[in-house]
Amino acid sequence: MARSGQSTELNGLLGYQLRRASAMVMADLAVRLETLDLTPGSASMLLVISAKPGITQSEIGRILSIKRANMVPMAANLQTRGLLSRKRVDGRSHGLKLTGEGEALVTRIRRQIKANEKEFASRLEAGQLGKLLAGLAAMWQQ
Amino acid sequence: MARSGQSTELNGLLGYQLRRASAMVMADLAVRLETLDLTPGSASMLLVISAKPGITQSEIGRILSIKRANMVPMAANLQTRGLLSRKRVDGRSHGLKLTGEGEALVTRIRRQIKANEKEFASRLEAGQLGKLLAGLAAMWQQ
DNA sequence: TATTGTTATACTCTATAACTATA
DNA sequence: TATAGTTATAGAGTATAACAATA
Repeated sequence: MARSGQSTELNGLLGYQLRRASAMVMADLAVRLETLDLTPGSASMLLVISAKPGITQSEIGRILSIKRANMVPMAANLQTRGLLSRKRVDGRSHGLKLTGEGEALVTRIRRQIKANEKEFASRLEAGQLGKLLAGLAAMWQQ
Repeated sequence: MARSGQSTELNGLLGYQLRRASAMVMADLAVRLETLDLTPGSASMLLVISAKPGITQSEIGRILSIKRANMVPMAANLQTRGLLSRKRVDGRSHGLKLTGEGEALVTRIRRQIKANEKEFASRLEAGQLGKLLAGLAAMWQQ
């Protein structure tokens, strides 16, 4: 088990703390999503389609910062499993929508994410989660 | 450039925010450390040896959560470059120390890390960095 | 000329299994 | 029996380059 690292200057560094916290939280989330045969990436893709039905895979890639070349096997996998459907919107792009099964899976995804949040938010003092989320958002957005 | 992602439930999620913020900060840090021919991993290794001279590579791996098999090429690379020296402490393990050149490089690493911190801490409201660091530490330690 | 989807490919990180030599 | 260092290897995730079809 990863010991706390005791005293090193690393513990005062933003990049180090971000990396360790992210790795820990994402590892827990990955285990939970594995039970649904999903990765954090494919789960986030389903959430985006659920919020924006008809979106193209290139657009999803731009939102999630996933290269469109890497969206291809992800989308193909989810479609093969009957979780999403494609409909041509013009000659080169498809609008993606969740199937009923896809929407049902999104419900289960949300449950796993909530369990993940509960696990780690409980390690913070009351009312600190919102401030943490705001700080993190400021860090990478704009 | 990664757009902010507008309105998706993702923006309210701890795991998502951690992942995006960590990726952004680490990408910037990686670019800065590239100028020193280092990765965030090898740079953190040098910082640990600087703080704990005589430490073994397995022990560094435990502190940083890097598998000892993956420490091997990293340590070999740094030694080849004359940044660290090994001294047998018993028949199976070596104590690692930085050379003069290694210590000099650590000074430059700290400068790059400070520039990285400045870049991203400036996006927070005054006095929020400490709270953010404390929250992140609570997230993965213990 | 730019964009979508696609293929192929490479590179980095990380993980596991196995071996040796020591303890 | 457990540990340090090592080798080899496999799997993610991510990156680039190129192409066809379409806008």
